Amino acid sequence: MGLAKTEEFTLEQNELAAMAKALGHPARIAILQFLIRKQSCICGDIVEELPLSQSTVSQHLMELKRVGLIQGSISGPRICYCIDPKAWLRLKQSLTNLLDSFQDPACC
Amino acid sequence: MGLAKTEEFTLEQNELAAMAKALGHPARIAILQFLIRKQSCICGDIVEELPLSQSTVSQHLMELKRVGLIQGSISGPRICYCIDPKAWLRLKQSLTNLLDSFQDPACC
DNA sequence: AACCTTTATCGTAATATTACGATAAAGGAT
DNA sequence: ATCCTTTATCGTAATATTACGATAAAGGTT
Repeated sequence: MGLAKTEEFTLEQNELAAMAKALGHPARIAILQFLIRKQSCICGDIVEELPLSQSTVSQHLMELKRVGLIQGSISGPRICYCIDPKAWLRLKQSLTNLLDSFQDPACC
Repeated sequence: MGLAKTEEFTLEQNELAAMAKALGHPARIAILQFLIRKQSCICGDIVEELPLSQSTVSQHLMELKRVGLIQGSISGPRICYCIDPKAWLRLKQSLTNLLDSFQDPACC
């Protein structure tokens, strides 16, 4: 098979997993960190910053955009990317919710 | 190609990405939530809980173990799994570090 | 219109992930 | 010793991801 059985899990589990999956590549972590540092920037700036080709960076950007973590606005021939504040907050909340629900008990 | 260029990124970026990737599947989110709820439990309990075959659950457990998020201890013929508190804390810190570094500025 | 810049998309190849059944391995129980 | 239970691993098939170069598309500039 190879197709994740998403329909068997809750919406929350799927959403969190999708976001986490989007964070699951060092290039995308680097892109997000760069966007945070720069507030917003042109796609080309990211391509310059990363050790990857333009097409690969574009794919990573699409991946981040697909789950809603970033948004791009057209500005002439270039596209300005930035983090979507609402999606970022939602990610933060559901991650915090998961991470804080574990309270360091003795292990088995 | 198809092989992630991990060597081009920092250790921190790679570590966080690896952890996030491990969270990037609803079944693994469900496993972690179950482990948190139960504190610790037998592999078989997880298999019962999830809508996946025993072998698939075992693979997901191996994935979580590979990045260190959970640990298993042998107890007779069964294996008791639980969350690794230290790894959990590290994950929490590096995620919080990333998530908190973004301060809702105006987008482009 | 012809050109340049910028970014997305296509095509392709390599690798990784996901899932399952079947089998092996490890350890108790009879 | 022979079983039964429990979990890992193997084998396999389908799908997804990653990366790149090449090309297309979109929008300025001359």
